[in-house]
Amino acid sequence: MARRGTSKTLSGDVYSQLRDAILLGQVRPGERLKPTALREEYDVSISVVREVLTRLAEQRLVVAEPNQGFSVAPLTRAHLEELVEARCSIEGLAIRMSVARGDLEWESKVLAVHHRLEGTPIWLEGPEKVINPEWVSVHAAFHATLLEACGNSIILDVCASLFDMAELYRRWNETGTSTVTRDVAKEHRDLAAAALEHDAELAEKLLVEHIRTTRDMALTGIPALAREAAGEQPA
Amino acid sequence: MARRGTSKTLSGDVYSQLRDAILLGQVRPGERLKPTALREEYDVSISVVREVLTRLAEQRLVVAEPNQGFSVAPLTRAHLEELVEARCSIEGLAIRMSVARGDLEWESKVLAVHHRLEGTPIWLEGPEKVINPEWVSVHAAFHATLLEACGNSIILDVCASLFDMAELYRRWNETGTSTVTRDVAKEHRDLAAAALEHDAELAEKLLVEHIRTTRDMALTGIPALAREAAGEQPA
DNA sequence: ATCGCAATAAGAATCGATAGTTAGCTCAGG
DNA sequence: CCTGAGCTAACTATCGATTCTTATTGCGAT
Repeated sequence: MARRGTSKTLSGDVYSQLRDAILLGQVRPGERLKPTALREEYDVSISVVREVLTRLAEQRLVVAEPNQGFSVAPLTRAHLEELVEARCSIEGLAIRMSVARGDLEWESKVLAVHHRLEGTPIWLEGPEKVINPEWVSVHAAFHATLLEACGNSIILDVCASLFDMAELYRRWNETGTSTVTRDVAKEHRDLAAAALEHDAELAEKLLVEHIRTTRDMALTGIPALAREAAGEQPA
Repeated sequence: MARRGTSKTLSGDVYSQLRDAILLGQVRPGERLKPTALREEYDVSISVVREVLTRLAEQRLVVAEPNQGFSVAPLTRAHLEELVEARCSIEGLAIRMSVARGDLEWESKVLAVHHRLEGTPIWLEGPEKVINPEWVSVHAAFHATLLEACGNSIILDVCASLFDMAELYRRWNETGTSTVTRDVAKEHRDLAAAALEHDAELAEKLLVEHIRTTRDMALTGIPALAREAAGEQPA
């Protein structure tokens, strides 16, 4: 039997592992997630795998078709557009509240996590451009921290969930394919600065732009979406 | 074995049944949901029960404590406050979009579902004041329809989920205990009217007031919350 | 009497086996 | 050559048994 990790339950461990695998792009959007295969990979029983898949399906990271099993959520143009609109509205709301209410402790935290982000390379060493899992995690923490002082854990939950869904689109962006150029580090720097100066309006504006730029990258940088935009079949 | 209902899978059926049972207040907030008992009640195996509980936990209608099983989400003052704030912000956003964008078809639907709501009695016949499940469902449909034209299914999902969480607070309100008085039918009527006239600002204002009034009712009308407010232990 | 430990019982998590479903293939009939 | 009923293989959903965890109770030591 598989030994327990950091979580209290076996399924909790497998849950975080599979979730990370999906968010890190180790399995393709739309690809089927066969319980039997996962059972072997994680060395747990089928029931545990099903529980994990069920949880991920409830969060829409995975889709469940009755009697046809589970697959990683597919990437589509329409979904991306809705997701971006939702994030702009809701995360926009949250950052305004957060920047307005944030106290000294929050400021310190923003500063700290932004510094950490600046010091973490996006790509792993080596010839292949493979994303640094550490960067993914710090990047998520940076965005979460910006919103954190909004003081409403329900809103924060919603934002975290939307951010996760968007992670898939960030991940499957092929570098070099997109015609859009950007300076992500600068966007983050400006965002942090606006937050620290408690300029809620500016912070919201920068966050919205940041999210929209990511969308524009994805629309041209993800082959399936670029094709879809050109009127062809999605992959 | 339990026979299949409307859903494609057995667990899908049990899911809706248990969910309804919780939303209709057939099991008390905080009460434990023992797999063995539910297994017998629904005549399905323990695995199906666990899958259902896992899904409900993911939506926060149920809480899962590792190695201590599941229970219906408890009602607390702090949670209610956050929920109300979140609903005002997010549903407010959605209704503004919806009212601005709604077309003729949407108007007709609002009119129809509001008429249906007016014609459905809140309480079932009889001496006991027991809520009419039909009203609960039409009421949910009315609120969903108001937001529907916002055109963003992700935002609608979030709103539906928040509305469900709030259902618990509506349900456990004991009539007569609250000092707050209201005319719910009028609130709904005004809301529908503002929507039909495409007055987005007014519709948002009315919706926010509607949600806040519900909160005020709950704070005095739910014994556990009233006690909590008075500085005592929550039930 | 109170504390701490061990035994126990109740219940939760995990397992592998069985039943049920769907998609794909084969082959007879048109 | 096409169609579709029936078969088959692959996979999904459901089941009940087993293993593991936690809370409780009883008992002896302080």
